[in-house]
Amino acid sequence: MRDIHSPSEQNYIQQLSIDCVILGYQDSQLSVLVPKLNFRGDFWALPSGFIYQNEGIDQAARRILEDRTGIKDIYLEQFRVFGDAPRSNIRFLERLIELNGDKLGDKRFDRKEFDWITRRFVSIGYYALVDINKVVPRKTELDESIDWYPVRDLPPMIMDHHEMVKCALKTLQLNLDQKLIAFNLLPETFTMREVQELYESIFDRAFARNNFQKKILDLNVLERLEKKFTGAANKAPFLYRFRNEGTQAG
Amino acid sequence: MRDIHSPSEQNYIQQLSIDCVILGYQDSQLSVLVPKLNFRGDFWALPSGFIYQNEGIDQAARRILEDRTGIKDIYLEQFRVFGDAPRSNIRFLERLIELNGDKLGDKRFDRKEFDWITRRFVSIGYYALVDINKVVPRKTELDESIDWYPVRDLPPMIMDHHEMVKCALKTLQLNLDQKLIAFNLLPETFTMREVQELYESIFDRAFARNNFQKKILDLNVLERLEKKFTGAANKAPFLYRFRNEGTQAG
DNA sequence: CCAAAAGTGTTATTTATACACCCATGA
DNA sequence: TCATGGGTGTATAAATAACACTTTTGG
Repeated sequence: MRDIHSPSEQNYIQQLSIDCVILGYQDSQLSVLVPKLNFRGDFWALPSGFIYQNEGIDQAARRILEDRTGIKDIYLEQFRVFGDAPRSNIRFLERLIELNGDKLGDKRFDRKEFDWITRRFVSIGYYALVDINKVVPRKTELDESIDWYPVRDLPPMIMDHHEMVKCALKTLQLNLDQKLIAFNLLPETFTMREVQELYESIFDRAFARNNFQKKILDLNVLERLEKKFTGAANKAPFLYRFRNEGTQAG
Repeated sequence: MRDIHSPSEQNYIQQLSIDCVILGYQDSQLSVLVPKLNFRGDFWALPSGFIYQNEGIDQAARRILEDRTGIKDIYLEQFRVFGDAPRSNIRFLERLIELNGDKLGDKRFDRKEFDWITRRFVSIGYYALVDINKVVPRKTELDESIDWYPVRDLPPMIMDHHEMVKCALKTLQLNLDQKLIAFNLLPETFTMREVQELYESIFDRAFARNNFQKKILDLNVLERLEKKFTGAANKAPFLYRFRNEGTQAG
Protein backbone atom coordinates (compact mmCIF):
# COMPACT_ATOMS: atom_id res chain seq x y z
CA MET A 1 0.00 0.00 0.00
CA ARG A 2 1.35 3.33 -1.02
CA ASP A 3 1.36 6.28 1.30
CA ILE A 4 1.25 9.85 0.26
CA HIS A 5 1.58 11.64 3.52
CA SER A 6 5.32 12.13 3.50
CA PRO A 7 5.92 13.60 0.11
CA SER A 8 9.18 15.23 1.06
CA GLU A 9 10.64 11.82 1.81
CA GLN A 10 9.69 10.41 -1.54
CA ASN A 11 11.57 10.69 -4.73
CA TYR A 12 9.06 12.98 -6.35
CA ILE A 13 9.49 15.76 -8.84
CA GLN A 14 9.24 18.88 -6.77
CA GLN A 15 6.65 21.60 -7.14
CA LEU A 16 4.77 19.62 -9.74
CA SER A 17 1.53 17.88 -8.94
CA ILE A 18 -1.38 16.20 -10.64
CA ASP A 19 -5.00 16.93 -9.86
CA CYS A 20 -7.69 14.58 -11.06
CA VAL A 21 -11.25 15.37 -11.97
CA ILE A 22 -12.82 11.93 -11.70
CA LEU A 23 -16.24 11.96 -13.28
CA GLY A 24 -18.73 9.22 -12.65
CA TYR A 25 -22.28 8.62 -13.69
CA GLN A 26 -25.21 7.10 -11.85
CA ASP A 27 -28.95 7.68 -11.59
CA SER A 28 -28.89 10.10 -14.49
CA GLN A 29 -26.46 12.27 -12.69
CA LEU A 30 -22.90 13.26 -13.39
CA SER A 31 -20.75 13.40 -10.29
CA VAL A 32 -17.21 14.13 -9.24
CA LEU A 33 -15.26 12.10 -6.73
CA VAL A 34 -14.04 14.48 -4.04
CA PRO A 35 -12.29 13.62 -0.78
CA LYS A 36 -12.89 15.66 2.33
CA LEU A 37 -9.82 16.16 4.44
CA ASN A 38 -9.68 14.72 7.90
CA PHE A 39 -9.29 18.07 9.63
CA ARG A 40 -11.55 20.58 11.21
CA GLY A 41 -12.65 23.29 8.85
CA ASP A 42 -14.42 21.44 6.04
CA PHE A 43 -11.72 21.26 3.41
CA TRP A 44 -12.48 19.50 0.17
CA ALA A 45 -9.76 18.94 -2.40
CA LEU A 46 -9.60 17.04 -5.67
CA PRO A 47 -7.67 13.78 -5.57
CA SER A 48 -4.11 14.67 -6.25
CA GLY A 49 -0.61 13.36 -6.06
CA PHE A 50 2.93 13.74 -7.21
CA ILE A 51 5.12 12.25 -9.87
CA TYR A 52 7.90 9.81 -9.14
CA GLN A 53 11.21 10.39 -10.81
CA ASN A 54 10.95 7.29 -12.92
CA GLU A 55 7.32 7.64 -13.78
CA GLY A 56 5.59 9.24 -16.77
CA ILE A 57 2.95 11.84 -16.04
CA ASP A 58 0.15 9.77 -17.56
CA GLN A 59 1.37 6.84 -15.54
CA ALA A 60 1.35 8.92 -12.37
CA ALA A 61 -2.17 10.09 -13.05
CA ARG A 62 -3.24 6.50 -13.55
CA ARG A 63 -1.65 5.50 -10.27
CA ILE A 64 -3.38 8.29 -8.39
CA LEU A 65 -6.65 7.30 -9.93
CA GLU A 66 -6.22 3.67 -9.09
CA ASP A 67 -5.35 4.52 -5.50
CA ARG A 68 -8.60 6.38 -5.13
CA THR A 69 -10.95 4.24 -7.15
CA GLY A 70 -9.43 0.79 -7.13
CA ILE A 71 -9.81 0.38 -10.87
CA LYS A 72 -7.13 0.08 -13.49
CA ASP A 73 -7.07 0.82 -17.17
CA ILE A 74 -9.08 3.97 -16.87
CA TYR A 75 -9.29 6.36 -19.72
CA LEU A 76 -7.82 9.65 -18.72
CA GLU A 77 -6.49 12.70 -20.40
CA GLN A 78 -4.71 15.83 -19.42
CA PHE A 79 -6.73 18.94 -20.07
CA ARG A 80 -4.66 21.87 -18.82
CA VAL A 81 -1.80 22.99 -16.67
CA PHE A 82 -2.50 25.32 -13.80
CA GLY A 83 0.54 27.35 -12.95
CA ASP A 84 -0.12 30.90 -11.91
CA ALA A 85 2.59 32.40 -9.78
CA PRO A 86 0.60 32.71 -6.56
CA ARG A 87 -0.58 29.13 -6.82
CA SER A 88 0.39 27.57 -3.50
CA ASN A 89 -1.09 25.53 -0.72
CA ILE A 90 0.20 27.87 1.90
CA ARG A 91 -2.87 29.91 2.50
CA PHE A 92 -5.06 26.86 2.78
CA LEU A 93 -2.56 25.00 4.97
CA GLU A 94 -2.12 27.91 7.31
CA ARG A 95 -5.81 28.04 7.85
CA LEU A 96 -5.89 24.31 8.33
CA ILE A 97 -3.21 24.52 10.98
CA GLU A 98 -4.93 27.41 12.64
CA LEU A 99 -8.03 25.29 13.02
CA ASN A 100 -6.26 22.08 13.88
CA GLY A 101 -3.27 23.13 15.91
CA ASP A 102 -3.98 20.74 18.73
CA LYS A 103 -4.05 17.55 16.76
CA LEU A 104 -1.02 18.40 14.67
CA GLY A 105 1.61 17.56 17.24
CA ASP A 106 2.71 14.46 15.42
CA LYS A 107 5.40 14.12 12.84
CA ARG A 108 2.98 14.44 9.99
CA PHE A 109 3.36 18.13 9.66
CA ASP A 110 6.89 18.75 10.68
CA ARG A 111 8.79 21.68 9.35
CA LYS A 112 10.33 19.89 6.41
CA GLU A 113 7.01 18.56 5.31
CA PHE A 114 5.40 21.95 5.62
CA ASP A 115 8.07 23.62 3.55
CA TRP A 116 7.83 21.01 0.86
CA ILE A 117 4.12 21.14 0.49
CA THR A 118 3.60 24.87 0.81
CA ARG A 119 5.89 25.85 -1.98
CA ARG A 120 4.41 27.18 -5.14
CA PHE A 121 3.03 24.27 -7.20
CA VAL A 122 2.34 23.80 -10.85
CA SER A 123 -0.39 21.26 -11.37
CA ILE A 124 -1.34 19.20 -14.36
CA GLY A 125 -5.09 18.66 -14.61
CA TYR A 126 -6.35 15.24 -15.69
CA TYR A 127 -9.88 14.09 -16.12
CA ALA A 128 -11.24 10.57 -16.15
CA LEU A 129 -14.60 8.95 -16.75
CA VAL A 130 -15.44 5.93 -14.67
CA ASP A 131 -18.35 3.65 -13.96
CA ILE A 132 -19.44 4.43 -10.44
CA ASN A 133 -20.56 0.87 -9.90
CA LYS A 134 -17.07 -0.42 -10.48
CA VAL A 135 -15.51 2.08 -8.14
CA VAL A 136 -14.84 1.53 -4.47
CA PRO A 137 -13.76 4.98 -3.32
CA ARG A 138 -10.72 4.71 -1.09
CA LYS A 139 -9.65 7.24 1.49
CA THR A 140 -6.07 8.08 2.13
CA GLU A 141 -4.89 8.68 5.64
CA LEU A 142 -5.52 12.35 5.20
CA ASP A 143 -9.14 11.94 4.23
CA GLU A 144 -12.15 12.03 6.47
CA SER A 145 -14.34 10.83 3.63
CA ILE A 146 -14.41 10.48 -0.10
CA ASP A 147 -17.70 10.84 -1.91
CA TRP A 148 -19.43 11.55 -5.17
CA TYR A 149 -20.83 15.04 -5.51
CA PRO A 150 -23.13 16.20 -8.31
CA VAL A 151 -21.08 18.16 -10.78
CA ARG A 152 -23.46 21.12 -10.62
CA ASP A 153 -23.55 21.10 -6.85
CA LEU A 154 -20.03 20.66 -5.57
CA PRO A 155 -18.81 21.39 -2.08
CA PRO A 156 -16.48 24.35 -1.64
CA MET A 157 -13.03 23.23 -2.66
CA ILE A 158 -9.61 24.62 -1.95
CA MET A 159 -7.53 26.74 -4.28
CA ASP A 160 -8.52 26.67 -7.92
CA HIS A 161 -10.13 23.24 -7.85
CA HIS A 162 -13.50 24.57 -8.90
CA GLU A 163 -12.02 26.10 -11.99
CA MET A 164 -10.36 22.77 -12.71
CA VAL A 165 -13.67 20.95 -12.73
CA LYS A 166 -15.17 23.57 -14.98
CA CYS A 167 -12.27 23.33 -17.39
CA ALA A 168 -12.34 19.54 -17.36
CA LEU A 169 -16.01 19.53 -18.17
CA LYS A 170 -15.56 21.88 -21.09
CA THR A 171 -12.79 19.73 -22.51
CA LEU A 172 -14.93 16.66 -22.09
CA GLN A 173 -17.79 18.26 -23.99
CA LEU A 174 -15.50 19.14 -26.85
CA ASN A 175 -14.11 15.63 -27.13
CA LEU A 176 -17.08 13.52 -26.28
CA ASP A 177 -18.09 12.42 -29.76
CA GLN A 178 -14.56 11.88 -30.97
CA LYS A 179 -13.25 9.89 -28.07
CA LEU A 180 -16.31 7.80 -27.27
CA ILE A 181 -15.18 7.84 -23.69
CA ALA A 182 -18.72 8.42 -22.56
CA PHE A 183 -19.41 4.75 -22.98
CA ASN A 184 -17.03 4.03 -20.13
CA LEU A 185 -19.65 5.46 -17.86
CA LEU A 186 -22.37 3.05 -18.87
CA PRO A 187 -22.88 -0.55 -17.82
CA GLU A 188 -22.19 -3.45 -20.17
CA THR A 189 -25.58 -3.12 -21.82
CA PHE A 190 -27.77 -0.06 -21.82
CA THR A 191 -30.72 1.55 -23.50
CA MET A 192 -30.64 4.52 -25.82
CA ARG A 193 -32.41 6.55 -23.17
CA GLU A 194 -29.51 5.94 -20.83
CA VAL A 195 -27.03 7.17 -23.39
CA GLN A 196 -29.13 10.25 -23.95
CA GLU A 197 -29.47 11.01 -20.27
CA LEU A 198 -25.73 10.68 -19.92
CA TYR A 199 -25.16 13.14 -22.73
CA GLU A 200 -27.73 15.46 -21.27
CA SER A 201 -26.08 15.52 -17.89
CA ILE A 202 -22.70 16.17 -19.45
CA PHE A 203 -23.96 19.01 -21.61
CA ASP A 204 -26.57 20.13 -19.13
CA ARG A 205 -29.21 20.49 -21.79
CA ALA A 206 -31.88 18.44 -23.51
CA PHE A 207 -31.64 16.71 -26.88
CA ALA A 208 -34.42 15.66 -29.21
CA ARG A 209 -34.96 11.96 -28.75
CA ASN A 210 -35.16 10.79 -32.35
CA ASN A 211 -32.36 12.95 -33.65
CA PHE A 212 -30.15 11.92 -30.80
CA GLN A 213 -30.70 8.26 -31.55
CA LYS A 214 -29.88 8.79 -35.20
CA LYS A 215 -26.73 10.65 -34.34
CA ILE A 216 -25.48 8.05 -31.90
CA LEU A 217 -26.26 5.12 -34.17
CA ASP A 218 -24.47 6.92 -37.00
CA LEU A 219 -21.33 6.79 -34.91
CA ASN A 220 -21.41 3.11 -35.75
CA VAL A 221 -20.08 1.92 -32.46
CA LEU A 222 -23.19 0.35 -30.97
CA GLU A 223 -24.64 -3.07 -31.45
CA ARG A 224 -28.33 -3.61 -30.94
CA LEU A 225 -29.33 -6.52 -28.74
CA GLU A 226 -32.67 -7.93 -27.65
CA LYS A 227 -35.36 -5.87 -25.99
CA LYS A 228 -35.45 -5.13 -22.35
CA PHE A 229 -38.71 -5.82 -20.57
CA THR A 230 -38.93 -3.66 -17.53
CA GLY A 231 -42.48 -4.41 -16.48
CA ALA A 232 -43.44 -0.83 -17.18
CA ALA A 233 -46.58 -0.05 -19.08
CA ASN A 234 -44.86 0.93 -22.26
CA LYS A 235 -42.94 -0.34 -25.21
CA ALA A 236 -39.79 -2.21 -24.28
CA PRO A 237 -36.63 -0.46 -25.35
CA PHE A 238 -33.77 -2.16 -27.14
CA LEU A 239 -30.59 -2.86 -25.32
CA TYR A 240 -27.30 -1.83 -26.84
CA ARG A 241 -23.75 -2.79 -26.30
CA PHE A 242 -20.57 -0.99 -27.20
CA ARG A 243 -18.93 -2.98 -29.91
CA ASN A 244 -15.22 -3.06 -29.46
CA GLU A 245 -14.37 -5.01 -32.57
CA GLY A 246 -11.97 -3.11 -34.76
CA THR A 247 -13.42 -2.01 -38.07
CA GLN A 248 -17.03 -2.72 -38.74
CA ALA A 249 -18.95 -2.78 -41.94
CA GLY A 250 -21.28 0.11 -42.71
CA MET B 1 19.87 41.25 -20.36
CA ARG B 2 18.87 37.87 -19.05
CA ASP B 3 21.09 34.88 -19.32
CA ILE B 4 19.94 31.34 -19.41
CA HIS B 5 23.15 29.42 -19.40
CA SER B 6 23.41 28.82 -15.68
CA PRO B 7 20.04 27.44 -14.83
CA SER B 8 21.19 25.68 -11.70
CA GLU B 9 22.17 29.03 -10.23
CA GLN B 10 18.80 30.55 -10.86
CA ASN B 11 15.75 30.29 -8.74
CA TYR B 12 13.86 28.13 -11.17
CA ILE B 13 11.35 25.40 -10.62
CA GLN B 14 13.30 22.25 -11.11
CA GLN B 15 12.65 19.60 -13.71
CA LEU B 16 9.98 21.69 -15.33
CA SER B 17 10.56 23.52 -18.59
CA ILE B 18 8.68 25.31 -21.30
CA ASP B 19 9.14 24.66 -25.00
CA CYS B 20 7.78 27.12 -27.50
CA VAL B 21 6.58 26.44 -31.01
CA ILE B 22 6.80 29.90 -32.50
CA LEU B 23 4.94 29.95 -35.77
CA GLY B 24 5.47 32.78 -38.15
CA TYR B 25 3.97 33.64 -41.47
CA GLN B 26 5.48 35.33 -44.45
CA ASP B 27 5.28 35.02 -48.21
CA SER B 28 2.41 32.58 -47.94
CA GLN B 29 4.54 30.26 -45.90
CA LEU B 30 4.24 29.03 -42.37
CA SER B 31 7.51 28.70 -40.56
CA VAL B 32 8.86 27.79 -37.17
CA LEU B 33 11.56 29.72 -35.36
CA VAL B 34 14.28 27.25 -34.44
CA PRO B 35 17.68 28.00 -32.93
CA LYS B 36 20.67 25.91 -33.82
CA LEU B 37 23.02 25.27 -30.95
CA ASN B 38 26.52 26.61 -31.07
CA PHE B 39 28.19 23.23 -30.89
CA ARG B 40 29.52 20.74 -33.32
CA GLY B 41 27.02 18.11 -34.30
CA ASP B 42 24.14 20.08 -35.80
CA PHE B 43 21.73 20.25 -32.89
CA TRP B 44 18.48 22.09 -33.34
CA ALA B 45 16.14 22.65 -30.41
CA LEU B 46 12.94 24.60 -29.91
CA PRO B 47 13.27 27.81 -27.94
CA SER B 48 12.86 26.83 -24.34
CA GLY B 49 13.37 28.03 -20.84
CA PHE B 50 12.50 27.57 -17.23
CA ILE B 51 10.06 29.07 -14.79
CA TYR B 52 11.07 31.42 -12.02
CA GLN B 53 9.66 30.79 -8.60
CA ASN B 54 7.63 33.95 -8.63
CA GLU B 55 6.47 33.72 -12.19
CA GLY B 56 3.31 32.23 -13.70
CA ILE B 57 3.75 29.69 -16.45
CA ASP B 58 2.06 31.86 -19.07
CA GLN B 59 4.24 34.72 -17.95
CA ALA B 60 7.35 32.55 -18.28
CA ALA B 61 6.34 31.48 -21.76
CA ARG B 62 5.85 35.11 -22.72
CA ARG B 63 9.27 36.01 -21.36
CA ILE B 64 10.94 33.21 -23.29
CA LEU B 65 9.15 34.34 -26.40
CA GLU B 66 10.11 37.92 -25.96
CA ASP B 67 13.73 36.97 -25.40
CA ARG B 68 13.79 35.20 -28.72
CA THR B 69 11.65 37.46 -30.83
CA GLY B 70 11.89 40.88 -29.25
CA ILE B 71 8.15 41.40 -29.33
CA LYS B 72 5.83 41.72 -26.38
CA ASP B 73 2.14 41.08 -25.98
CA ILE B 74 2.19 37.96 -28.02
CA TYR B 75 -0.79 35.72 -27.87
CA LEU B 76 0.23 32.27 -26.85
CA GLU B 77 -1.37 29.22 -25.51
CA GLN B 78 -0.34 25.98 -23.90
CA PHE B 79 -1.23 22.95 -25.96
CA ARG B 80 0.13 19.93 -24.07
CA VAL B 81 2.46 18.68 -21.40
CA PHE B 82 5.20 16.31 -22.40
CA GLY B 83 6.26 14.20 -19.47
CA ASP B 84 7.15 10.63 -20.31
CA ALA B 85 9.44 9.01 -17.81
CA PRO B 86 12.48 8.66 -20.07
CA ARG B 87 12.22 12.28 -21.16
CA SER B 88 15.64 13.72 -20.43
CA ASN B 89 18.35 15.74 -22.08
CA ILE B 90 21.00 13.32 -21.05
CA ARG B 91 21.32 11.31 -24.23
CA PHE B 92 21.49 14.45 -26.35
CA LEU B 93 23.91 16.18 -23.98
CA GLU B 94 26.22 13.21 -23.80
CA ARG B 95 26.45 13.18 -27.54
CA LEU B 96 27.01 16.91 -27.54
CA ILE B 97 29.85 16.56 -25.09
CA GLU B 98 31.32 13.69 -27.01
CA LEU B 99 31.48 15.87 -30.09
CA ASN B 100 32.58 19.03 -28.30
CA GLY B 101 34.82 17.81 -25.51
CA ASP B 102 37.65 20.15 -26.42
CA LYS B 103 35.74 23.38 -26.24
CA LEU B 104 33.88 22.52 -23.07
CA GLY B 105 36.68 23.18 -20.65
CA ASP B 106 35.04 26.30 -19.31
CA LYS B 107 32.70 26.66 -16.43
CA ARG B 108 29.67 26.47 -18.58
CA PHE B 109 29.24 22.77 -18.26
CA ASP B 110 30.52 21.99 -14.84
CA ARG B 111 29.26 19.04 -12.92
CA LYS B 112 26.52 20.87 -11.11
CA GLU B 113 25.17 22.32 -14.29
CA PHE B 114 25.28 18.99 -16.02
CA ASP B 115 23.38 17.28 -13.23
CA TRP B 116 20.75 19.96 -13.18
CA ILE B 117 20.07 19.95 -16.86
CA THR B 118 20.26 16.23 -17.50
CA ARG B 119 17.62 15.25 -15.02
CA ARG B 120 14.31 14.05 -16.25
CA PHE B 121 12.24 17.04 -17.40
CA VAL B 122 8.56 17.63 -17.77
CA SER B 123 7.91 20.25 -20.40
CA ILE B 124 4.89 22.41 -21.05
CA GLY B 125 4.36 23.05 -24.74
CA TYR B 126 3.27 26.53 -25.81
CA TYR B 127 2.58 27.78 -29.28
CA ALA B 128 2.39 31.27 -30.65
CA LEU B 129 1.67 32.88 -33.97
CA VAL B 130 3.61 35.96 -34.88
CA ASP B 131 4.11 38.34 -37.75
CA ILE B 132 7.55 37.55 -39.07
CA ASN B 133 8.07 41.14 -40.12
CA LYS B 134 7.81 42.30 -36.56
CA VAL B 135 10.27 39.76 -35.28
CA VAL B 136 13.99 40.23 -34.90
CA PRO B 137 15.17 36.75 -33.96
CA ARG B 138 17.67 36.88 -31.13
CA LYS B 139 20.29 34.29 -30.34
CA THR B 140 21.18 33.31 -26.83
CA GLU B 141 24.79 32.60 -25.95
CA LEU B 142 24.20 28.94 -26.64
CA ASP B 143 22.95 29.48 -30.16
CA GLU B 144 24.92 29.41 -33.34
CA SER B 145 21.95 30.74 -35.27
CA ILE B 146 18.26 31.17 -35.03
CA ASP B 147 16.18 30.96 -38.16
CA TRP B 148 12.77 30.39 -39.64
CA TYR B 149 12.25 26.95 -41.12
CA PRO B 150 9.24 25.95 -43.20
CA VAL B 151 6.94 23.97 -41.01
CA ARG B 152 6.83 21.10 -43.51
CA ASP B 153 10.59 21.04 -43.88
CA LEU B 154 12.14 21.31 -40.46
CA PRO B 155 15.70 20.46 -39.54
CA PRO B 156 16.24 17.42 -37.32
CA MET B 157 15.53 18.46 -33.76
CA ILE B 158 16.47 16.94 -30.44
CA MET B 159 14.28 14.81 -28.24
CA ASP B 160 10.56 14.99 -28.92
CA HIS B 161 10.59 18.46 -30.43
CA HIS B 162 9.24 17.25 -33.74
CA GLU B 163 6.24 15.76 -32.05
CA MET B 164 5.75 19.04 -30.27
CA VAL B 165 5.51 20.96 -33.52
CA LYS B 166 3.09 18.42 -34.89
CA CYS B 167 0.92 18.65 -31.82
CA ALA B 168 1.02 22.45 -31.79
CA LEU B 169 -0.04 22.58 -35.41
CA LYS B 170 -2.98 20.30 -34.77
CA THR B 171 -4.12 22.45 -31.88
CA LEU B 172 -3.77 25.53 -34.01
CA GLN B 173 -5.94 24.05 -36.74
CA LEU B 174 -8.64 23.26 -34.22
CA ASN B 175 -8.65 26.76 -32.80
CA LEU B 176 -7.91 28.90 -35.83
CA ASP B 177 -11.44 30.12 -36.48
CA GLN B 178 -11.92 31.16 -32.89
CA LYS B 179 -8.51 32.67 -32.39
CA LEU B 180 -8.00 34.33 -35.75
CA ILE B 181 -8.07 37.77 -34.23
CA ALA B 182 -5.80 36.92 -31.37
CA PHE B 183 -2.93 35.98 -33.63
CA ASN B 184 -1.68 39.17 -35.08
CA LEU B 185 0.10 37.65 -37.98
CA LEU B 186 -1.71 39.55 -40.65
CA PRO B 187 -0.90 43.18 -41.29
CA GLU B 188 -3.28 45.93 -40.24
CA THR B 189 -5.22 45.64 -43.44
CA PHE B 190 -5.25 42.69 -45.75
CA THR B 191 -7.08 41.11 -48.64
CA MET B 192 -9.23 38.03 -48.54
CA ARG B 193 -6.64 36.22 -50.58
CA GLU B 194 -4.11 36.81 -47.87
CA VAL B 195 -6.38 35.30 -45.28
CA GLN B 196 -6.97 32.34 -47.50
CA GLU B 197 -3.31 31.77 -48.13
CA LEU B 198 -2.73 31.87 -44.41
CA TYR B 199 -5.35 29.22 -43.87
CA GLU B 200 -4.02 27.14 -46.68
CA SER B 201 -0.53 27.10 -45.30
CA ILE B 202 -1.77 26.18 -41.85
CA PHE B 203 -3.99 23.39 -43.10
CA ASP B 204 -1.70 22.44 -45.91
CA ARG B 205 -4.53 22.19 -48.39
CA ALA B 206 -6.48 24.34 -50.82
CA PHE B 207 -9.86 25.93 -50.21
CA ALA B 208 -12.45 27.01 -52.74
CA ARG B 209 -12.17 30.75 -53.11
CA ASN B 210 -15.81 31.78 -52.94
CA ASN B 211 -16.79 29.36 -50.20
CA PHE B 212 -13.82 30.39 -48.16
CA GLN B 213 -14.77 34.03 -48.39
CA LYS B 214 -18.30 33.26 -47.30
CA LYS B 215 -17.11 31.26 -44.34
CA ILE B 216 -14.69 33.89 -43.15
CA LEU B 217 -17.15 36.74 -43.53
CA ASP B 218 -19.69 34.68 -41.59
CA LEU B 219 -17.32 34.71 -38.67
CA ASN B 220 -18.33 38.34 -38.39
CA VAL B 221 -14.98 39.62 -37.31
CA LEU B 222 -13.93 41.46 -40.46
CA GLU B 223 -14.74 44.89 -41.66
CA ARG B 224 -14.55 45.70 -45.35
CA LEU B 225 -12.62 48.77 -46.34
CA GLU B 226 -11.86 50.40 -49.65
CA LYS B 227 -10.30 48.60 -52.58
CA LYS B 228 -6.64 48.08 -53.01
CA PHE B 229 -5.17 49.07 -56.34
CA THR B 230 -2.08 47.04 -56.92
CA GLY B 231 -1.29 48.04 -60.46
CA ALA B 232 -1.87 44.48 -61.54
CA ALA B 233 -3.94 43.74 -64.59
CA ASN B 234 -6.97 42.56 -62.71
CA LYS B 235 -9.84 43.63 -60.54
CA ALA B 236 -8.76 45.39 -57.37
CA PRO B 237 -9.49 43.37 -54.24
CA PHE B 238 -11.14 44.77 -51.16
CA LEU B 239 -9.12 45.39 -48.07
CA TYR B 240 -10.31 44.10 -44.73
CA ARG B 241 -9.55 44.87 -41.13
CA PHE B 242 -10.38 43.13 -37.88
CA ARG B 243 -13.12 44.99 -36.21
CA ASN B 244 -12.38 45.37 -32.57
CA GLU B 245 -15.70 46.77 -31.47
CA GLY B 246 -17.36 44.57 -28.90
CA THR B 247 -20.71 43.29 -30.05
CA GLN B 248 -21.70 43.94 -33.59
CA ALA B 249 -25.09 43.86 -35.20
CA GLY B 250 -25.91 40.97 -37.51
C1' DC C 1 -59.00 1.62 -24.18
C1' DC C 2 -55.58 4.40 -22.09
C1' DA C 3 -51.20 6.57 -20.72
C1' DA C 4 -46.45 6.19 -21.05
C1' DA C 5 -42.35 5.59 -23.38
C1' DA C 6 -40.11 3.81 -27.56
C1' DG C 7 -39.57 3.54 -32.46
C1' DT C 8 -39.57 5.55 -37.03
C1' DG C 9 -40.47 8.45 -41.00
C1' DT C 10 -40.94 13.09 -43.20
C1' DT C 11 -40.16 17.74 -43.59
C1' DA C 12 -37.53 22.15 -42.78
C1' DT C 13 -33.40 24.51 -41.88
C1' DT C 14 -28.80 25.20 -41.88
C1' DT C 15 -24.17 24.24 -43.50
C1' DA C 16 -20.79 22.71 -46.59
C1' DT C 17 -19.31 21.85 -51.22
C1' DA C 18 -19.31 22.35 -56.17
C1' DC C 19 -20.07 24.79 -60.41
C1' DA C 20 -20.79 28.87 -63.30
C1' DC C 21 -20.63 33.39 -64.56
C1' DC C 22 -19.62 38.31 -64.54
C1' DC C 23 -16.57 42.33 -63.47
C1' DA C 24 -12.57 45.43 -63.11
C1' DT C 25 -7.91 46.23 -64.46
C1' DG C 26 -3.69 47.25 -67.18
C1' DA C 27 -1.24 45.78 -71.06
C1' DT D 1 -9.68 42.83 -76.64
C1' DC D 2 -7.38 39.73 -73.82
C1' DA D 3 -5.51 37.42 -69.76
C1' DT D 4 -5.68 37.69 -64.93
C1' DG D 5 -7.55 37.62 -60.61
C1' DG D 6 -11.62 39.16 -57.81
C1' DG D 7 -16.60 39.20 -56.70
C1' DT D 8 -20.99 37.06 -56.58
C1' DG D 9 -24.96 33.90 -57.43
C1' DT D 10 -26.94 29.49 -57.75
C1' DA D 11 -27.32 24.40 -57.53
C1' DT D 12 -26.32 20.35 -55.05
C1' DA D 13 -25.31 17.52 -51.14
C1' DA D 14 -24.85 16.62 -46.35
C1' DA D 15 -25.65 17.37 -41.71
C1' DT D 16 -29.03 19.35 -38.02
C1' DA D 17 -33.05 20.41 -36.15
C1' DA D 18 -38.09 20.21 -35.95
C1' DC D 19 -42.42 17.95 -36.40
C1' DA D 20 -45.68 14.12 -36.68
C1' DC D 21 -47.18 9.75 -36.29
C1' DT D 22 -47.16 4.69 -35.08
C1' DT D 23 -46.10 0.78 -31.94
C1' DT D 24 -45.64 -1.78 -27.77
C1' DT D 25 -46.64 -2.52 -23.03
C1' DG D 26 -49.23 -3.21 -18.51
C1' DG D 27 -52.98 -1.59 -16.10
